[in-house]
Amino acid sequence: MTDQSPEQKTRDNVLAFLPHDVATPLMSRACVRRYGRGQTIVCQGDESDPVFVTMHGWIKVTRLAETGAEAIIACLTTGGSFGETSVLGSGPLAVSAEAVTDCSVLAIRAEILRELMACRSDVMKSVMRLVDRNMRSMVLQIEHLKTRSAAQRLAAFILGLCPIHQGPCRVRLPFDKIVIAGQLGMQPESLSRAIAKLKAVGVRIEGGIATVPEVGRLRCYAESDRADSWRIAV
Amino acid sequence: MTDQSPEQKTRDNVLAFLPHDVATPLMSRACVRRYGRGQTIVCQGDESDPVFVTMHGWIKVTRLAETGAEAIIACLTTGGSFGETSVLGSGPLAVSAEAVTDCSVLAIRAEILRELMACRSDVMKSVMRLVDRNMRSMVLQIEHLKTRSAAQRLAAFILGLCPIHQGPCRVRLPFDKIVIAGQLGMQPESLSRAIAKLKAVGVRIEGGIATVPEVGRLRCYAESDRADSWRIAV
DNA sequence: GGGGAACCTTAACGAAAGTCAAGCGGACGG
DNA sequence: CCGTCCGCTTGACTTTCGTTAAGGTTCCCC
Repeated sequence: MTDQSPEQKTRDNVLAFLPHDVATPLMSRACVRRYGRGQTIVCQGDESDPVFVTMHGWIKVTRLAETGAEAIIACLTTGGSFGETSVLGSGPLAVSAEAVTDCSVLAIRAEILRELMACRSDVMKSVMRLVDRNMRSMVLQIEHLKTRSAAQRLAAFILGLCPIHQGPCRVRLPFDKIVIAGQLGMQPESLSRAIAKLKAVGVRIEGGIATVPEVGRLRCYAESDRADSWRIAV
Repeated sequence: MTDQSPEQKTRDNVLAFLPHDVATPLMSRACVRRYGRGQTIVCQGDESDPVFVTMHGWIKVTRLAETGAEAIIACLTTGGSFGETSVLGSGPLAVSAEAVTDCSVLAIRAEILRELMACRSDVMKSVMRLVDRNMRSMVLQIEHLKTRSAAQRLAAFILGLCPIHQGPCRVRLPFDKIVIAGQLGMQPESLSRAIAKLKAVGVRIEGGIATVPEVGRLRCYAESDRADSWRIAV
């Protein structure tokens, strides 16, 4: 075990989804890219090739609708991947990606992964697990958009940030509220109102920090029947 | 070329995503299952294994929320696939699937696909294309839910049924309006209202048949800014 | 033919969410 | 330091949507 720089460690960490004997040599073939907040990483419609894995910071994956509106598809942080499309199929990217905080990503050329996947079924499995994770999170998101109110979606978002399942908790909101609103499928004004509603279950949000007196109670609110949620709020 | 039963033809068709020399032997190893309307095909939480490809009829892929509500994730017909999760990753199914019309599906055991994928990179690609298609359609759905009104989503749904890009068109709605409402993320009552709104662009829906006098006009409505859409409706 | 059971629509009401406008405060650059 | 931009909140207003209830149609089964 030699000494490792923090970045090296992150890189190891981020490649943990791969078999170890593959991850190590791959590190030297993948390149780290850094982006400042607001910078575009890839652009919808491009014929971009690499698969990206987030090392640190936050990235929003968005889609520009024909209407001109921007829909946030996902927000990713350490370990989150995007651009798997280039390994999966072909054709232009369906989404854009932009840094919402300063961040660094690992870019792995699709060709490299494809080669590895072709001869090593365990690598194939590793990549597929990434894809599977993204699919499941999209399924969950569709479920939320279709069955939960704005305040309930916000509650679920905060729950996702809490490391614990019961008791009190304070978490830092990882990025701007405008981005949170987009991720949750509402306008910033509606997010403000949703925050106000969560006061009824004791949640306070100030200075980018959410204070949850009882995570279980918040979960109960998030999972209650949409029509009944006002009952809990009393 | 020997004579083929209609079902044999469908099976060939449905397996067209695979390299031909693989599809032919695979046919004998995959099994056709038939379901009547309303029957459950797989159930969320099960450790189901096969990958399914729809042969004919329509299937809804749903997710049961903790709230008890059912969210429709996708509606599939000929060529549509689900259950790829079992090849991708592991763990219980994230969704259920149910026949919304009488239908038949091809069930391919995951193990068979995994074996083929491990030794043939072109098969791997074929399966991934299926996955890619499903991911893209989910991205599109999230975009629609986040940026379009209910009536605009209905317009997009009808457009998806139209085989042409301009001119007049009549299409049959493939399943019940309750299911359409679920797929579009609204209540049946809201769907009725959305249908009423589309009368402004000339669309009539009667007896399960949608009549579109001008597809271009409908597309224009679907893609207009959300706040402006009433303008078109006048 | 006579229930029922779905499916669908309409209406009325209220709650939720988008829109528009105003205003506050902090960050940033001059 | 000042002005400006941006992020965020609030309020008023409008529209959309969910909810509830009622009624109508079709279809199936008894």
